[in-house]
Amino acid sequence: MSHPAPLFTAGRCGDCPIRHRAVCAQCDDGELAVLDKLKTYRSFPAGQTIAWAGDPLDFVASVVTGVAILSRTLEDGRTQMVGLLLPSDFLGRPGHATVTYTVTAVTDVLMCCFRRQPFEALLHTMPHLAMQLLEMTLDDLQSAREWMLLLGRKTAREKIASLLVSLARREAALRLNPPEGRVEIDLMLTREAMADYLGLTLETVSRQFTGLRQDGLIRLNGTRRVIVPDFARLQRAAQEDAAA
Amino acid sequence: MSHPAPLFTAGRCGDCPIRHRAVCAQCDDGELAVLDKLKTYRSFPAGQTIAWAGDPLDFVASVVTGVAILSRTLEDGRTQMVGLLLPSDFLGRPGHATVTYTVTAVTDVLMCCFRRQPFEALLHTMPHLAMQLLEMTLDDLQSAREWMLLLGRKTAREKIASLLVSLARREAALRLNPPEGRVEIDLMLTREAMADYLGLTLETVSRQFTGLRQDGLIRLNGTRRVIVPDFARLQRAAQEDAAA
DNA sequence: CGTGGCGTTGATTAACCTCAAATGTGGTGG
DNA sequence: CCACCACATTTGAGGTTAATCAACGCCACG
Repeated sequence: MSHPAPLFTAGRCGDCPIRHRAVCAQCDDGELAVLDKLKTYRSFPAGQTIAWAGDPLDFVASVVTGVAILSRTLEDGRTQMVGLLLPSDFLGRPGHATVTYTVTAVTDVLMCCFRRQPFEALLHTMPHLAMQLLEMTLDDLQSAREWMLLLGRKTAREKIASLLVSLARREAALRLNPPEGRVEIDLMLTREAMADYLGLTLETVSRQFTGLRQDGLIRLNGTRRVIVPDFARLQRAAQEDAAA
Repeated sequence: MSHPAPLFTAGRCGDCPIRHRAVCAQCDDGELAVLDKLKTYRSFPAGQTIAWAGDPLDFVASVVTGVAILSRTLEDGRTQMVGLLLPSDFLGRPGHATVTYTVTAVTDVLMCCFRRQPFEALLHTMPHLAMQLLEMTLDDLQSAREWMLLLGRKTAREKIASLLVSLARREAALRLNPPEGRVEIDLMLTREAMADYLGLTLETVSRQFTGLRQDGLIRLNGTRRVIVPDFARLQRAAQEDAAA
């Protein structure tokens, strides 16, 4: 794993790269000033486990930079990723002291943290905060349900195609241009991490990548950079609605 | 399907069977009076589709009695259930005019409905409403993530056992006694509905039921009533933590 | 120049799906 | 009451997909 230092270093909320997408997005200047005083930044190196399933987590946080994964594991080691934390995503459950999944930094991660108890109090006094968290949680729920369709009913090939489509969409969302035509995607995940996300084995993931490559749906630049010549064709391979 | 008339007929919020678990649970008497004036009851017969995926839904609602399912379908007909609505569960997404899944009544269903726009306004003026909805959505998200582990990583046998455990838990939760020892479970679902929930085919569901029966983990009374002689053993077959 | 992490590929197997047929089961109308 | 129908469920045979087990290549790094 590479270890570039986070580009954004602790600063004012006004300068924050996730200011308009994170849990604080709807807050006004006065509310932001309060948050500014309570926040602390924490960084985690790539590969580090931020919290174990079942363990207490005494803070809640927004991801400022980097990528982290949420996963659950059965006793015999089978693991399933249940969520992906990208910049602006929120970690932690107000009102609950423990997390039910393991949180792991995939890249170096910078988080904007609040101690749990004071944050819960703020939720009750700042309606903007609660409403934004509700909105974000509803988004997460919708994503989780789409993922259930993928896990339960899609073939290995469709799963891989869906993952690529979804990554392209999330990346494009930051730039406000929906993906079309030729698209490039940066995989921040290993084959094993993708397997855990998709409910497959890493061998199957690898085979499906070569399958998609042989069929001309993708080209590979190294192992982590994917070039999609025709995004619409990939969408069809993913069995996705053009919308969503 | 049987068509018993709903036992609860339109009445005051104070008499409502889901008063203390639904989205209105945290509301005080004054707030409840407001809701009381805006609410309307609607009932749906067993088997009826309440809303199609992608269609506009002009109301939000709480399930008062009955069971409904949320499902998504691929173009070729493969379908995956993505949620189960039991009494007190909430339907609809404030801020969004359409639903992304199909909603179908499994039994006769009675719903306590609010027109969407006025309800969204209430959300901003009644913090108790928003907080309860947030709490319920976080619960749904957690359930969805547990389901992702099941769909992605569990075997057919473990899936069936997990479903039975989960149904026993939800039933027991209403009576505040955690399931243990001998337990009986009423399946309100057909084999096909279970298959759609678990990401299996109905034949596999049927085979696993006979497998569990032959191994003495369950006994069947008719096709819809399951007797579990030893709940802890079923939990182990489901690869579940005793907790949760 | 080894070593360990990551990725690809091949051979085999096990789990689950598909297709097909038989067996209940409850409700309806004669 | 019984014949009949629609539908849910079970069971069987055979096929497919993806998992498992195993070997090997690549590359960064000490």
